[in-house]
Amino acid sequence: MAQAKQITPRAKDFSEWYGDVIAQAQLADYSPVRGCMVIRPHGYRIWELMQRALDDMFRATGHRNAYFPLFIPMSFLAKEAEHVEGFAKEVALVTHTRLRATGKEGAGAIEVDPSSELEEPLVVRPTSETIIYAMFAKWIQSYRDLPLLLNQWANVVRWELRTRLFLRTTEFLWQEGHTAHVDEADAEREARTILGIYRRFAEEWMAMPVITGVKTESEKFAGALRTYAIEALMQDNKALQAGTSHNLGQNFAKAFGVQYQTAAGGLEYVWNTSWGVSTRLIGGLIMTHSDDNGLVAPPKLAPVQVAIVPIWKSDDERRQVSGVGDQVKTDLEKTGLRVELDVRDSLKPGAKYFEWEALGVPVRLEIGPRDLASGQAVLARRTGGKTPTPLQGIVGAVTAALDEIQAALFAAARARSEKNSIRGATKAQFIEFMKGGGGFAYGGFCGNPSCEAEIKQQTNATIRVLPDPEFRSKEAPRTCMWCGAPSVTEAVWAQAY
RNA sequence: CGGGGUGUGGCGCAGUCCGGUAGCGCGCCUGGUUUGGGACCAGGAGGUCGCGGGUUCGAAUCCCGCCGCCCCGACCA
Repeated sequence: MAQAKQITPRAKDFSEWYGDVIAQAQLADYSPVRGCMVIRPHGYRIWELMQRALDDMFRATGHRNAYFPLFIPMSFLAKEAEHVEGFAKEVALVTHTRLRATGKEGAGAIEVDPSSELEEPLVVRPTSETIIYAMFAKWIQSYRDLPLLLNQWANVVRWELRTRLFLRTTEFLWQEGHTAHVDEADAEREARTILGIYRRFAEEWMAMPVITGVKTESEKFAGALRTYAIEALMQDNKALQAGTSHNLGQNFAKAFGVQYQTAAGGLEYVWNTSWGVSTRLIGGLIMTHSDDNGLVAPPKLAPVQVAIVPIWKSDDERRQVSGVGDQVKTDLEKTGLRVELDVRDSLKPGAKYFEWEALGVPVRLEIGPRDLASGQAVLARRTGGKTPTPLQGIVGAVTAALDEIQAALFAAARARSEKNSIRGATKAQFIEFMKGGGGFAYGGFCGNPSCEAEIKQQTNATIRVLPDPEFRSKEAPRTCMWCGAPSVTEAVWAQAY
């Protein structure tokens, strides 16, 4: 009885568990390049499904896709003061364009050709505000050109010291939206619209509950007027910033001279927004739902939604169960479901169950001779439970099960998130809470950055957001949870990824 | 960038103290028997022991130097 590869239980070591789930589900692997990851087909499929859903939502709100270069002149980055400061420490630079042979053997066979040094180094984009607004300056002349609503799907590079698969890697994939508007109100509306899209995507597709709100000055995007974010609580009670939407004000417009002529003939700077979500979402998905048996994928984003495992002894039985399995697969696929039929002869059914479970498949259908005799299949849910299900109407039963699983995952995640949130705690309770595993702590905040810094220093907790009205406590806090001064706003603290 | 750990077939490890020319489990390949929750038997393939020096008749093992990776802390989607 050989025991297959194990997944470290969450309770033992969350971080190892996270890595094991990714390995077992074949989502990603470490690459030969430090800090970079290879996204494997099963993981990339999740990203593709995410892309499709988000892209549809962007399109439905009037955005169009474009593509801007990977390389940005170094001088561009310097044009917006806060922006440089934010990214200077983690940019990769291209300084040369040629290698040459040395005539030596092995690793020393080639070297940088010093004569190929660029006059101005190119930055590998850590984000694209600068190059995009440089182009906006060319394209925008009149108020009739506004709003300009663009999005791009791209890779970006940020030279991180410490990396974790999906959550923080040197190179990652994302979408970045960039828009230009006639006035602040329109830009604000846009930033808010996108935040709503991110929230809806997190909840309806990822089954991941989030709280929305605005970032404090110290946590906002480098160069933004305001940063909005969706924040989710992971199973280890650490918060994950899962998406951000920035009202950039006129900071970049002024830096890059993005001006337009008003109807009255005046000249004004545009108001910009930028917003993004990345492959980090996959990390969030993993840490929201998965268990000690591997990945749990919400049905809407599961690369494989249904795995059919036929069971047989004789060749005769094999033909029969495989035939029925194939028919069921075809029927399910007709409704647009993603289905795999597992007819491998080298594994016993039990081994296949474990494998599909590790891959996060929400529904498994087991079809054996005894099932066929009674005209049924066994429907097993990734979230637990097996139900004999008549083959007549199996498509309806499967779709219903998938819908239920999607809803149940969201409900369970929301319940967990709420259970690990506290409101109205005293300073002492807050410190205790953050020491003992943490979670979301709602409380009054005086607005003083030094108070914020002190809290971070002592508890490692940061203000994730100043929550939007619907997430705020029924009664507004009167005093700062930390210093006791009058509260100017409610805040949500957590230790964060 | 600081602290800790680790490098030996694809993966996980033993062997290192006490030098003698590499082994175990899983995985992989072939054949057979199996198949309702991780099958079994038999045969087989696969390793410059992280890299570079040195000591020695002989180095995975001892000495010197270097490198990679992972984990934990400050910055970040």
